Amino acid sequence: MAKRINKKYEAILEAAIQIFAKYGYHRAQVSKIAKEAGVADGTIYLYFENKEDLLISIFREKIGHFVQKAQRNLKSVSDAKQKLFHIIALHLRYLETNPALAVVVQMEVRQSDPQVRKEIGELMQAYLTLIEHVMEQGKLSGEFRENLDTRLARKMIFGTLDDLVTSWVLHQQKYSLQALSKPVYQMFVNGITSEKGGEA
Amino acid sequence: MAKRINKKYEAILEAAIQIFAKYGYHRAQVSKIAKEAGVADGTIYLYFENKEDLLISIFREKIGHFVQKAQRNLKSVSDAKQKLFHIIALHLRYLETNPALAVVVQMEVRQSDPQVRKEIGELMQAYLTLIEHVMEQGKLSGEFRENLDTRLARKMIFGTLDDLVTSWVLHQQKYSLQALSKPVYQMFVNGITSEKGGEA
DNA sequence: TTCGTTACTGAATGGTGATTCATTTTCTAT
DNA sequence: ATAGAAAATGAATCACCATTCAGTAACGAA
Repeated sequence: MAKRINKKYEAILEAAIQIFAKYGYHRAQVSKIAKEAGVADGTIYLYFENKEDLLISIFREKIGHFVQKAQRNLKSVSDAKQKLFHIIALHLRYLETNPALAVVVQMEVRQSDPQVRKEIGELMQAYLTLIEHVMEQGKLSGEFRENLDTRLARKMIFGTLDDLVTSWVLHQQKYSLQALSKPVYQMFVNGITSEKGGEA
Repeated sequence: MAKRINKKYEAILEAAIQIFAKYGYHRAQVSKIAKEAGVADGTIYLYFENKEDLLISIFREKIGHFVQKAQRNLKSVSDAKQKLFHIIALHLRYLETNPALAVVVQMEVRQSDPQVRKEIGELMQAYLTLIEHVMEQGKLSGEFRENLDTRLARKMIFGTLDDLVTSWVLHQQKYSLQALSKPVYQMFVNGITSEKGGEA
């Protein structure tokens, strides 16, 4: 219950990521997580309310960490296009570097029950807002179209990154994810058309 | 076991869609599905192997149906851009018209069990291929950039639609999904930039 | 009507695994 | 050292629910 931030807490959380990634949330027994973490089954309940709390905590810790990192990183960049490129690159790099986390994030969120999904959605919000802000900045600076629907653009960007990572996970991480940053960025910026004008 | 296509089979499948949508796969008891379908628990096992088979069957029947519909629809259109627009519109319309199916498709695809995932992935493949073919056609006809990575473009399109539908589902279907077809299409075609040139 | 076949029923079974808690170990302060 | 508190243990519990199957009903051919 008491969420003491200490070695054991960390160990259990890391073990949970590994085991959730390997077996999926529903097939991951708490006893397996305990074994992986090198603690007794009951110990987990000293640090987490229940199995669900374990999943939510992964998001709280890791997404929180990532968003902070991204915010810090973007401070050193001024124009919106560069910021967009950084977001794409960071997103892909972070998950490529943490494959087990990627599996959990991509695969396990959606099959949890509505309450858990809601909580995770709220944790995600900070990141989505970050992307939207960049879109807005780009509109104001004239880098992006002034009639751009920023929310739609954000969904497009997030949806694309999400699908890229899911594919990569399902293909057992056989290719470089980060390498896609540039082409993806270009596609957002320029669209798929050859010339200039796509009609309505 | 014997998959007789008849009234009861259909009733159980429809009930499963409703119950999976309402509770999520793991919280949906087989007995609830039976009740919703107006049959005894055991009857389900005369038509489906097990609970998993129920989920896979939903995909087999419904995705199969959708892809056929899309293929038929696209025959009447010649240029790639128009085809792309049709795919977007059909995708959004189909799921908006079948909200419970949308919930199941969006939320339960990423089943943790590898076997189920594999089977669903294969069923999805026909659709993904369809999108990629349109991209290729567009490249050949000169409508799309000749250096376009068609697989990447496909992932972008599918990822975006996927995220749009998921948002819509999580927001309890409060707004029109189909209405997004046009702006989404425009964004793919033209990108988000105001002018012409996004640099590298 | 009768008999055989096919379809259906739903209570009982059995495996599973999250969670609890009485007990033991480790830690801390005096 | 030692007592008392805090942390950790892990075997036992027990709720849960997919699946089975012995029994019943419906059907249809003769």
